[in-house]
Amino acid sequence: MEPASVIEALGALAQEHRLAVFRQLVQAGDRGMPAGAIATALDIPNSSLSFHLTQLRNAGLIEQERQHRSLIYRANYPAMNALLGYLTENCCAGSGCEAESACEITVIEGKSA
Amino acid sequence: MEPASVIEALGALAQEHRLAVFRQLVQAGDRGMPAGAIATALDIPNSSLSFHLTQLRNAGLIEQERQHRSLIYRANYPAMNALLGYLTENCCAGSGCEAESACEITVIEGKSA
DNA sequence: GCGTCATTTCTAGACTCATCGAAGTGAGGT
DNA sequence: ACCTCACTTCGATGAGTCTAGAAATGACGC
Repeated sequence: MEPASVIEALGALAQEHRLAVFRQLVQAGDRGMPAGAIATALDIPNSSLSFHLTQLRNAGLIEQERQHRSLIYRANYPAMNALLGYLTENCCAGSGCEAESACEITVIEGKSA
Repeated sequence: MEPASVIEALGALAQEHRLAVFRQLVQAGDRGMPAGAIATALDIPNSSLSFHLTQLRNAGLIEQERQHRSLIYRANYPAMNALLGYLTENCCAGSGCEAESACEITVIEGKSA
């Protein structure tokens, strides 16, 4: 994962509504959710939500699929993985991660994606 | 970790220079680095760097300590841990994390901080 | 084809963020 | 006391973001 993508992803999540949207989609799991349901659940005007969904999609954190009249949105777990992987990599790679002061998080799989 | 703090931390890292600064400090480890050295290493004007260091400090991601004439900055590993913990928590808690489509990252220690 | 529903794109306004030179502050040396 | 060095705060400017109503698009049933 390239630094520019990381910044985009972090920036996408660094916003109240977008973090809420992403959490909602993560909880929805593979079924995903239509835009309207998200708007209702989080009480966000349609146009505003659409703006945020676009941001999240540009950052690669969510995916879109048309289903009949609705657009279903889904969290992109691999992208989330890659982001966390990058952060832990940067946390642990350069310094002594064995020390108690350093981070103690391990990526089990998919460090580079 | 509260959502507001998470957003602040993500926002702090979602910026080219600040991500670079944070990485630099992570690599520097417990020794830390004086502001001037960071400015030189990353080629950022002093006043700009100072602005970014303040942002990172407000987000709780780095710490400051005066040492003679210099101000030493250090990465705050527990804060980094807490952030990653929150993200993984949100990734795995609500949905079936056992599935291959879900995330496969595990926090070994310090999930809540 | 037409009306309707779900959603996006357009648009404009308010607000926040990033930049960096210049001036200010605080710690040491002499 | 004075000077210098390391760094921060001030201030102004330009760029980008968030918001949300109104208009446009695309899909479906009849």
